[in-house]
Amino acid sequence: MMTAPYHLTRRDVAGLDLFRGLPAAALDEVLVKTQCRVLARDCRVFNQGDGHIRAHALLKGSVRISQSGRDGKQIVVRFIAASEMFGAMALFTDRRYLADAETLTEVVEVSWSEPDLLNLMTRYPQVAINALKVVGRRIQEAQYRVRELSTQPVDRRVAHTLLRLAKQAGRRAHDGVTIPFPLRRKDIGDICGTTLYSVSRVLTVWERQGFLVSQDQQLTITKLSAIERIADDEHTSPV
Amino acid sequence: MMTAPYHLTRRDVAGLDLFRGLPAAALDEVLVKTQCRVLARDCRVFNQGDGHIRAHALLKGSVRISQSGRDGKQIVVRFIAASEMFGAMALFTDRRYLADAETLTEVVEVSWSEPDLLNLMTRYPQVAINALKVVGRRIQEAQYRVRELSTQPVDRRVAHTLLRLAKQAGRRAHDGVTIPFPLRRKDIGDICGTTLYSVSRVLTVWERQGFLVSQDQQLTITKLSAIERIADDEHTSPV
DNA sequence: GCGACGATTTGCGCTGGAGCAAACGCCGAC
DNA sequence: GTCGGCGTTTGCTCCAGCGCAAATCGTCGC
Repeated sequence: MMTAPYHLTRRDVAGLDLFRGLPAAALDEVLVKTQCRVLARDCRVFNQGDGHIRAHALLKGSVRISQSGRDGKQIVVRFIAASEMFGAMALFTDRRYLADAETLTEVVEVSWSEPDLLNLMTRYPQVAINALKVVGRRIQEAQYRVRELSTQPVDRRVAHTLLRLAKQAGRRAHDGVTIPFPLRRKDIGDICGTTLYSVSRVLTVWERQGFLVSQDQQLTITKLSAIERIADDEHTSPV
Repeated sequence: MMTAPYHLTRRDVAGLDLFRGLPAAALDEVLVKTQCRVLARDCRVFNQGDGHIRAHALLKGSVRISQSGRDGKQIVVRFIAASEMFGAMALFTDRRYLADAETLTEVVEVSWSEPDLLNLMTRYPQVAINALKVVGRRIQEAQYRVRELSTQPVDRRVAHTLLRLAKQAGRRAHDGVTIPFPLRRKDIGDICGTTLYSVSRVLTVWERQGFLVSQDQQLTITKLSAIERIADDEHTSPV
């Protein structure tokens, strides 16, 4: 599970949204409080309900955040890419993780204890303000998802989901934009509130129309404009 | 629109989550920066997209926060009761209001400008940390709604919605818990992602069964346990 | 008192998409 | 090479609940 150690530098923490705009001295202080781990693929970073809460961020790799109810049904809350923070909301609510976090690739993960982070926020208010910015973006996104789920049909929701993932972490490839997470149909369904069957049907059609290619759980959007049209068109068919 | 002036005291701001735990001197400072308005029923506090952003809180009355897409479909993001803050996320995202806010009753509303609030947060980091707590609770709630919309049938969603409203602002009445917002069927539908028709059908059944009474847009839950059972039962019918 | 408007209820038909089951393709283990 | 497991595709059935229309009930303005 734990592999080679990773040598942490000031650059590493300086690149995180949470510590943007801090003076070098503060960054060094952050560095001291940072715990760093290297984790293999398919391994739990934390579990829903756990009480040993820390605030986390990724330096490398990707993580899936998912939430499940007692009925076994689960949703994917979000995918985390390098440089993003996660698991920090637990510190400000009921002091338990609200979701599961599982590595999708090998990752380098850093984290801070609750007292350390609160201490940093108190002495460098910019850290708290940065956190508010991150959380603000996420709440906006969550509300957007609520609206989607309430008002839009499955194909539009899938389209929005792909666009959001592409915007969050997409990489230009020779033939379009690649989404750098290993995505199963089930994951996509769990993000946008549908079943793996419906996702499969929708993607198959789009692939036939040349809007995207899907292989090995890697998805490349080759005709962004087409997907955007599907996502935004008030009525799916013009008529 | 603006009626009688309201005399603001230190107590008023001390009761807000945002300023919890501040020393008296700080509260006085907050007081100076506070703008206070009295608004009539059915009037806009701000509009989705507006750029003159401020952070708001209610001292009295209630407000409906709703969001609508170009297609006209709208959702209700939440209801705001006295002492709650709202509209503040705009300061930390794209500096436009993300939703509409409309008064449901006569209200007393206070607000702060962006520079004033950031200034306060910088000098009293506790304010930023308080804000994180509020936002954390809301993000948790938003994610919960996403999961509900993805996995649960209409009656369960309505039940959850009523319970959430009751928990947020419910008042003990002689015959149960009253939800103190003027609620139309459409509002309930817009909160939990269904139509006013479906809400009506569900509520009618529950009213016949004696779980609640509904009159004049006032809703009283008379049998909380029954509603909770509906909301939580893994399978709606026990078999 | 009367008409208009807003909220609610209820009947009914229709469909998006959930939820099986079955088949297929691919890869890694042995 | 063969087998088993995982992810995916696709056909088919079925129903929750959307959305329209129409009736009912207040309430407010005039």
